[in-house]
Amino acid sequence: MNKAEILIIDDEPQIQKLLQINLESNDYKVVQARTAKEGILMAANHPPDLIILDIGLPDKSGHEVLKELRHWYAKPVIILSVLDNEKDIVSALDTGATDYLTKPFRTGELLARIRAAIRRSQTAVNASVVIANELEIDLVARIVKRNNEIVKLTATEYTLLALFAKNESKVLTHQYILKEVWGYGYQTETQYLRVFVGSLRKKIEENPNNPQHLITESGVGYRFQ
Amino acid sequence: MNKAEILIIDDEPQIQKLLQINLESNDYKVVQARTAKEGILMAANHPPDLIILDIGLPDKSGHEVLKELRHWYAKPVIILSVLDNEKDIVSALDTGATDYLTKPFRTGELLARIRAAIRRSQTAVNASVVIANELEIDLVARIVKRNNEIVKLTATEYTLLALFAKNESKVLTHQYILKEVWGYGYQTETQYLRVFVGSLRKKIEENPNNPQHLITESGVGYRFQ
DNA sequence: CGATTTTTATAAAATCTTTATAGAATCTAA
DNA sequence: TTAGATTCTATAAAGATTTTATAAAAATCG
Repeated sequence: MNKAEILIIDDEPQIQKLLQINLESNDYKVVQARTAKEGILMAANHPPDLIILDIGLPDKSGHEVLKELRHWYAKPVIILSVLDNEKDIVSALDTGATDYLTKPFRTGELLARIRAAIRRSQTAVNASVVIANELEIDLVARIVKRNNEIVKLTATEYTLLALFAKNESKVLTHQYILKEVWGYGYQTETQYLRVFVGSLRKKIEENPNNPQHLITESGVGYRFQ
Repeated sequence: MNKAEILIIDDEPQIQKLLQINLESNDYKVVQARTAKEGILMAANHPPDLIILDIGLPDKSGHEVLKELRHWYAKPVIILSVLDNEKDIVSALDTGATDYLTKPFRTGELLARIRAAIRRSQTAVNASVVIANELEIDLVARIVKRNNEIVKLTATEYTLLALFAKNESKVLTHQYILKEVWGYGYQTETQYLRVFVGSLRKKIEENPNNPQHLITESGVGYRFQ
């Protein structure tokens, strides 16, 4: 599993530094924004696993940012604020905040609340999704998307692609693939494989003549990347 | 939708009274327990939608209660405590607490945190109403509407559609569907499935020859979207 | 009995296997 | 190293097989 990515939207340099150090030493990947505008843009371009949002931003109130984010961003948003004001807290939670902490906060508590939020958001949906650029293979839902569009695969095509996805960037031999997908006794039917790799490429590669994902390893097998 | 039910496990009479009045006036159904033992029993007999748990109980620490609950209880548990102690907070959150508030707490904030917790736990899995464009499936009332008109379904048709709705956009295999709807020993009766998917399509699809919701995954099963 | 479910039959659609062939990559020997 | 031989790979398309959809008859349930 990759590092969880956290976006911090806060304009105070001390807070940014403090959070960065603590989060990175707890094995999170940290991305930072100093204004509302910048934060929304970064979240949209590359959605993080959690957002820490300060209420007091220079260009726009955190409440507005939260409201905007919630139109499309479903993962946790934890609010930080100097205001220990019930009205603010209630309003933030009702707009969809996952949690609300007042500054100064205790680092250990913040980390625990981050863990809790991420844990909840993960057990909910994403069990095992393999992502390779524009490709997305959901092994639980049994669905493959390319540029967010569902790619229609036949049963054999899917079994084959799933095998590749589970063995990303490893070379799989013809024999091994045939055994896994078609079963014992098919290990010499290399032609099946060629036909199906061909039709997979037509469906998942931008340019099937110059494949970027399903690579031929001549004389050996294929590799998925 | 029915009233959400909240179980309060707390031995202080004032707190019990305060919470009861506030929660009931906000349209929650309130159930109360005064000891850890009683609380666990009540939660097991009739699982509530949310539990408010005091850390300082007479017979057992709230931490232990939480740990026990989490073996089988997945819905929100909000911790109340007189201790404003980082170690306690972190430990509770890491054991699976949804939130942690210190006494004295602000009633409005508690109510907002309860709303947030219930909202999250519902959107996650147990959504009782599934909506897909012109279709609306109310899993509690067992009612299906299409363009706001009630669709009359037979018992088997409904069970099948409900199973699909609970697993939106996942591919369900023939075997799995047959097991869930007809039970063990029917896993080879694929033809039943074809007949019932056919009649469901006639009732819920605009054009049953070109289904938009109940998609065939040839050789594997069906998918609802 | 009337509604629903199960079974049977059959046509249509989708998928898989096989064959044929051209091109690419690799190997061999001078 | 390079020309030619050989093996390996890609692709289309025909044929075979499996899977699916649908209607309708038979059986079952309340």
